[in-house]
Amino acid sequence: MRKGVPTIASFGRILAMLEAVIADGGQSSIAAIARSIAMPVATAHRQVATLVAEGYLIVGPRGQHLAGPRLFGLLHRLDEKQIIVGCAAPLLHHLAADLGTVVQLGTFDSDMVTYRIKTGEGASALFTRVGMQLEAYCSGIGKVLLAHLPEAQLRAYLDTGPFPALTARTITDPEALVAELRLVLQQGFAVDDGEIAEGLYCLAAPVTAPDGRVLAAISVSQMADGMRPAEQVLPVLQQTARKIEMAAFGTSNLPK
Amino acid sequence: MRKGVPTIASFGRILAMLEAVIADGGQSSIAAIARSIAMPVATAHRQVATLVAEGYLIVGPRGQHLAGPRLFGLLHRLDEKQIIVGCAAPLLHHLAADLGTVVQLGTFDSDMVTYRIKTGEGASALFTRVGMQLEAYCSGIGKVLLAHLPEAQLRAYLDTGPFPALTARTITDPEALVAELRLVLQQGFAVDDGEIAEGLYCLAAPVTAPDGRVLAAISVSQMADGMRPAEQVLPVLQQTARKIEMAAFGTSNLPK
DNA sequence: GGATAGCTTCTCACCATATGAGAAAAGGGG
DNA sequence: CCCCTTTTCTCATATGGTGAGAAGCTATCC
Repeated sequence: MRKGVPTIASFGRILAMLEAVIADGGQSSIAAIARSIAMPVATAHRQVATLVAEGYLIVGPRGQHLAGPRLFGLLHRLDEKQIIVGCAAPLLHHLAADLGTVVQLGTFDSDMVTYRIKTGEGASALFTRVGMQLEAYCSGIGKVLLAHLPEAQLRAYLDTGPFPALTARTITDPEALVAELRLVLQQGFAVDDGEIAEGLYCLAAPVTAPDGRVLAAISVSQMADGMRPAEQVLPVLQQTARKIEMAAFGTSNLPK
Repeated sequence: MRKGVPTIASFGRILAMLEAVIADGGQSSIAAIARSIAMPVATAHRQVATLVAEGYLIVGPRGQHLAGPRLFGLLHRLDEKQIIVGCAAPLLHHLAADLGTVVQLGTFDSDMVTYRIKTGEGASALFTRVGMQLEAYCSGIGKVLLAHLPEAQLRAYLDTGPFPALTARTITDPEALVAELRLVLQQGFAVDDGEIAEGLYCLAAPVTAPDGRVLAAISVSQMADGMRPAEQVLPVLQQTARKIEMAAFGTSNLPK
C-alpha cells in the first residue's frame, strides 16, 4: 500500500482466504489452506466461519468448502462489458494522448453498436456521443464486433437489413459485408475508410475475453487528410486491446 | 446471528456495501448509496476506497464505481454445479428422510451423468455411487438433463450412439429418445420405469438457473414393487427442486 | 460572481473487535 | 487403543475500524 489511502486491512485478509478456499475447490482442509497462505489456523477458521455465515461459502456434503450462493448472486449482477469499460478507460486516455487522435470503445447490443468511451483531442468535433447507438455495418468498431459474432447471430443480423448507404463507400450488399467481415476476422482488425461519414477514417481492434468471446472493440479515428499510416497506429491499438484484456480479466496478483 | 458462531463483523458490513455499489451499477453517488443502506458517509467512503484498492471495484471513466477485475477473477473459478451441489445437499437429505427413499442429484458432464449426491434409506443398496458417471439416455436424471440440452448439443449427443439396451425397456432408438425427451420437456419431469435396471423406478425433475439453463436434476428412486404413486412423490420432488434453486441462486437477503 | 447544496476527503479520539497463541475437543486411521 | 490432524474454544492484548464533525471541492442556480 504505497499511498496514504486509508484501507481496511481485515477485509483484504479475509478475501485472500476466500480466494484461497475457492481456488482449492474443497480439496484440502482449512488448516492446509491456512498453512499454504501463511495464516494462523485459528484465524483462518474464524474467517471461514464468517464467510459461511454470510453465505459466501457453503459447506458441501462431504464437509468441503465451496463457493456460496451469495457470492454467486453477486456475480449474477455483473456485466462483463461494464467491467471492460471501467478497465479500459484509463488505457484509452493514454492511447488517445499518445496518438493525438480520438479513441473510442463500443460494444454490440441488440444489433447496434453502443459507444461507451470516447476520448482524445478533437473528440467533441466527432459526431458520436457516449451512450449513442449506431448501426454496426458501417463503422470499424461495428465491423469488428460483427465479424466475431457467432454464425447464427450474424445470420440474424443480416436479416435485419437493408443497409442504407451513408456515404458512397458504405457496404450495403449483405454478401459483400460477409466477405468484408471474413477479412476482418482473418486479419484481426477492421478498417473503415469513409463508410460512415465522408472523409472519416478509422482502425478498430477487438477486445477479447479469455474464453474467446469478443466483448468490445476499440478504434482510432482520424480525418483522412490528417491520416497517419496504419502500420504505425495498428500495433499500438492492438497492444492497447491486449492491455485492456489484461486489466479486465488478468489474474488477481495485485501488488497489494 | 442467533448462534454463538464467532464471525467477523466488519466483513459483513463491507460486503453489504460492495453489493449495494454493484447493484447500483454506477448510477448514484457513494453518499446516496450509503444513505440507502443506512451507513455513515465517511465510513462508506473508506470502505469503497478499500474495495477499489483491492481491485473488487473500479472507478469508471465518469467516476462511477463498477465491479472490478478481481471480483471477476473470482467468477472464473466458480463452478455453478459445485454451488448447486452444496446448496442441495441438506435439502435432499430432508427429502429422502421425508419419503423414506433414495434421492440423488446428477449433472451432465461430457455426455454422461455425474452422480453428485446420493442419500436416503437404502442408498447403499442402489448400484450408483457418488462421483460415478453413467449413460444419460436411460435414467430419469439423464433424460431430464438431455431434454433441456440446447438443440445443437442434443444433436451431438445423439451422434454418440448407439445406445445399448440395459433392460428390455431401455430406449435404444434415437428417434424414440427424441420423442421421449420432448415429452419430458413438456411435462417438466422424467419417469424411468426400469430402463436402467430391472425393477428400478424413478422420477426426476430439473434444477434450473435463473437464466433458464438446467444445471442439474434430482431424482427419487424406488423399487417398482414398493412404489409410491407418482402423484404423491412428484409435487414434493419438484418443490424441493425449487427450494434448491432458491438456495443456490436466491436473493442475498440472509437474515444476517 | 457569489452563494447554496451535495459529495468527497481528512482528522481524531474512542473503544469495539480482530488477532493469534495455546489448550481442549473431536475425528480418523492404522 | 493410541497417535496425528483438524477443528473449536478461551482469553488477554492492542490493532485498527468507526463515525461525528469540519474542511475541501464542484457543480448549479440565481
